[in-house]
Amino acid sequence: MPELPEVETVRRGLAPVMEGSVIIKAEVNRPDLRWPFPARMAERLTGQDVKQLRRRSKYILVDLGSGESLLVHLGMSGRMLISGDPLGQFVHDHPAPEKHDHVVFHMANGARITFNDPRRFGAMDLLDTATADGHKLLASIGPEPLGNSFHEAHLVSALKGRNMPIKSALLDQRIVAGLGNIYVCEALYRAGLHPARKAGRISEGRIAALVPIIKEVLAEAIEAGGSSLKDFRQADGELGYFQHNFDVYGREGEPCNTPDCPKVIQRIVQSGRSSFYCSQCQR
DNA sequence: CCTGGATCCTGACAGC
DNA sequence: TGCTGTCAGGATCCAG
Repeated sequence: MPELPEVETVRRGLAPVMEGSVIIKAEVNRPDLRWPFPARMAERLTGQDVKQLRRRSKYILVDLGSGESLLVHLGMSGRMLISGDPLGQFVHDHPAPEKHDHVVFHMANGARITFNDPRRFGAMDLLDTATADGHKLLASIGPEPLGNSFHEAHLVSALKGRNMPIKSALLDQRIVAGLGNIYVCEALYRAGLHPARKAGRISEGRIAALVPIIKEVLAEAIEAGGSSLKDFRQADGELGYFQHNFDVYGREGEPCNTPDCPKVIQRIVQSGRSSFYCSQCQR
């Protein structure tokens, strides 16, 4: 599931159990995820105190006392599970190792953080904290959608002359960071834009209008994630998957949510991925 | 440079 | 029950 809001929710859930504690042991149960783990990863993590958890796009950065940062990407199916319950927040424990528990961080405060990823599209790497932005996975990523550098002029110029569908353009992490299939579909619905519209042929005004809509869609989802974090006190230690109501994503054949719209949500495939939209509300 | 398709991997689910 | 086909929240690589 993880798009920017889910990754941010995971970061917020992990921060209180990791920041200020020490990784006393890092269990690395396989040599790779999408790519090989960095050399001596377990040794470079062991004994390090965790200073801060940050997020850039869909990546989590764990700043360590050594001056290195652990970069984590959840891919399509990556999850973080907290057990050991150092803060008394989680009722259930992660009882026993499960299939696809690839990396486990044992913290000095008693917490265990398990990275589980069936499809292994996730990734981990170690990099120098000071030059993190230059890492190959981060270097060409576009502005943070919730930051000040994602503004109307940026999006207008980034899409000018582009022949690709607006859907594909918004998924391009170099244009704007952190959006994925769900929130692009949702933002286009709110903007009334058909996903197949050529990006470069949409008026500047309508492109500009997308910017606050994208910010709003993501902010609402982060808010929902925050609520789900509170709910985890009664649920379990799993972070990264939470209930959220979508207007179009996954709603093929269901009625459009726009008042008085008689249509049902359509699904089309664009560059191999499903797009959901309303044929009346989005043009 | 721009664009779209194939690709990595496992699991869930529908239909027969 | 078990088989087959489809689909899945990502992002890179490669061909045209």
